[in-house]
Amino acid sequence: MTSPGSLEGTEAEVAACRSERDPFQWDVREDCQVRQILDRIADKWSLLVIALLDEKTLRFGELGREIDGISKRMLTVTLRNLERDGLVLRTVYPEVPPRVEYELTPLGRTLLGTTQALVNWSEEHQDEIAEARQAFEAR
Amino acid sequence: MTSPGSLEGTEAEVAACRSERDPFQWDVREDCQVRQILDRIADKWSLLVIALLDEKTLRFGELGREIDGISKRMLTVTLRNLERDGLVLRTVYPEVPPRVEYELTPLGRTLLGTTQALVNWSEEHQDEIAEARQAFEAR
DNA sequence: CTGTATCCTCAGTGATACTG
DNA sequence: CAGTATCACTGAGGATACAG
Repeated sequence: MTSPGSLEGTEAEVAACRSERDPFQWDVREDCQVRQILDRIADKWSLLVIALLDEKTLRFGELGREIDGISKRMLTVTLRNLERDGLVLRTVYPEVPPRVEYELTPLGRTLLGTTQALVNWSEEHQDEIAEARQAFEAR
Repeated sequence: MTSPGSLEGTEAEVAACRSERDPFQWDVREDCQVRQILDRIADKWSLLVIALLDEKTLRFGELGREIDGISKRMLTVTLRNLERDGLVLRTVYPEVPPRVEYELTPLGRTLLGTTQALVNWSEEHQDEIAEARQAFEAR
């Protein structure tokens, strides 16, 4: 049985991600590793956490306060997933009261450019999207 | 009342996305337009549809067959959302049997570079992530 | 402060049947 | 073929209380 949150996949499955019919075309298979990684990164909170961890190391509570609407539970879950995937480093300082800091790993930092591009795109095109929506509703 | 799937927001809310304390820093507010756009794009199916619509116009059934695991219902919902946001163009040919083709709009095409970057990142780093996971489990 | 443990809700999703 | 309409379900996520 597959453990929860697993990213496993056989080599055959991974190889199936690039179509055999056309190596430049993309096969969107459910068991594809890329699909699974995408699903994890593109969830409700991960992108936001990664964006906030740009440059600045942040504590658990700081992240919670910066991300409007996230619960402690989901912050913990999200951070654990990112840590598990090697994107975020968690450092516990044995003090009292406890202090835990989160920062991007080198691997996590390679993702940063892409995520920021997504955020920037959203910012740049939000007006166009708002207009498209209005036009669609007025149909 | 806000219509379902709305992307509305007051100007004050939109302006709140960039922090006033530090214009280069990012305020992650729940009512922020960028958050809402991100939520929509980063759902389970949208990225896959956009990636498949790169270059090639596709019919409803073709999309359904290419995307492993998607139901007709979710394909419809996803395509309608993308159409509503002006990212995808839907063309109905008055034939029998009916033919409906989907393609990216110019706006949708501006998003393509970013989404492909995400997919490429996933492909490039899937081995590192797999290793990180193993290390984490072995803890 | 930084979580963990429980319980519970509901939105997203799938399955199925039906329609133009 | 390309949907729409219903219904049912699951699991992501929130609330709360508790713990180290």
